[in-house]
Amino acid sequence: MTTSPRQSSPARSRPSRSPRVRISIALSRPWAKADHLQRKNLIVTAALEVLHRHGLQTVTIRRVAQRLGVGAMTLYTYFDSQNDLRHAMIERGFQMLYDGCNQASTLDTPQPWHGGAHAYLQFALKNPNLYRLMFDSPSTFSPAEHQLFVGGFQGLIDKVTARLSSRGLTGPQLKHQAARDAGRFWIALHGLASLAISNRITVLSAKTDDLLDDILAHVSPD
Amino acid sequence: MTTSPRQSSPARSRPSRSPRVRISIALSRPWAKADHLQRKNLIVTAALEVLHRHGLQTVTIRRVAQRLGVGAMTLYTYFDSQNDLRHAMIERGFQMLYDGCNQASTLDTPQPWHGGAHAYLQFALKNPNLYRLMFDSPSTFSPAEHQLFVGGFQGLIDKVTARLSSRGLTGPQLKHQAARDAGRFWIALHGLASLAISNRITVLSAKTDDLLDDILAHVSPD
DNA sequence: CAGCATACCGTACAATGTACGATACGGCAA
DNA sequence: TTGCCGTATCGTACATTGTACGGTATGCTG
Repeated sequence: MTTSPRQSSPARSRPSRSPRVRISIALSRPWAKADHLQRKNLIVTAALEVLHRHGLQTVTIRRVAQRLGVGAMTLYTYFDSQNDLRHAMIERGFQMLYDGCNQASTLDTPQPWHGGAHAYLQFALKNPNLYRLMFDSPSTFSPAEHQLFVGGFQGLIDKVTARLSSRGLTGPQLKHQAARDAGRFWIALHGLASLAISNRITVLSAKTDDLLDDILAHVSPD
Repeated sequence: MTTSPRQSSPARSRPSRSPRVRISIALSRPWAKADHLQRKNLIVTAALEVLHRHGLQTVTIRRVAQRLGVGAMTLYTYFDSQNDLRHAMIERGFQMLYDGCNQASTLDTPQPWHGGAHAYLQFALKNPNLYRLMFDSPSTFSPAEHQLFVGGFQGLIDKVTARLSSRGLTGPQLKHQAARDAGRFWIALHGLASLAISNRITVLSAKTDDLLDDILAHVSPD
């Protein structure tokens, strides 16, 4: 498994390739030491860096490969297509989003939704290209993405359920209202994040933070 | 020079004109009878058809031109670039969206926001690719788009203002609350539309219509 | 008729995704 | 050892894209 990048001569008749060291930004890269799965992750990381810095349309196979110091076709050893790589990027994005939200919403404060909502919005604002890729992609979910999405939403539902349960609701009514409250909350958060990313908020002559407070006041499950 | 065996001369005298009748979908050819502005609109219409039927990445210069029965480079007589054409498509989209909403929002019902909200959602659901192009484009607004966006939102603010005014609010407080209520309403509608388009709603184990009712109950400016 | 503006578009080029197949190497069977 | 196979790498080639360049056609104005 663990092999160093090979030297291969061109298919036709070129005798050899000159340099051992490839010209790339990846100077001290762990590529050579990584196994198959780790290399997949390295590719995703490199792709996310390009996405973050230069936008989706610049995330090309050749560019990501160059960043890793490998040939373009090497990526096809790990992903079937560019679309496959994009799905992997989306999965990573959901993991990042949920990690941030869960980490921020562990507290029992008088306003328990503030932390998670703030973390959600911050993720979107700090990773606008990734957030767009995650939520505005016309392609359907892969099974893994579906699992991640449902799982993350279920976490929110559980929190809402616990909250409503402590207020006396039980049975199917509890379940129904928890799902609805959680859905409405997420929808509003996503709407705010989506518009904020695309700079549509300033058009509304309002500040994003004020709107978040407003949403929390009107839409949060409490 | 005229008959160089090399194939590399970029500019060469052209032998003849292509046949008069072009093979295209444009049979009744409104193109020939149109003036400059009308042709611009024909191009936008053709591009929107391709967008609607086959998605954004298939809206290529060559494809739109073929649909119109003209050469690819002809489009550059009317638009500076593909991006320029996209902006024109976005402008048309906003006009369509606002037309639909204004037409549907007859104000004097017990629930005055239902009509407009429903029309908004229907536009997004019926034109998902266009809606995505309008709201998820990473590019900044052109002045014309900005004008359209602000104008449409101002219409909503005016309606909310009238409503709040009839309840006794006045002065800067009225202005402030109207803007905030309208902003929150739009954000929630956009969040619902955006998630519904990308099929994320079924994941929430809820129906889009139910969620719209829920949003109207919690977020509408009333 | 000459000159110019406008419209049309064939050709070429650089960048893209990716199919194909050559090259290299590690491990296993004989 | 020798031979073979599976995995990894990647050079090449091709179709498709946006669009720059510059040519041709047509109408208007003098």
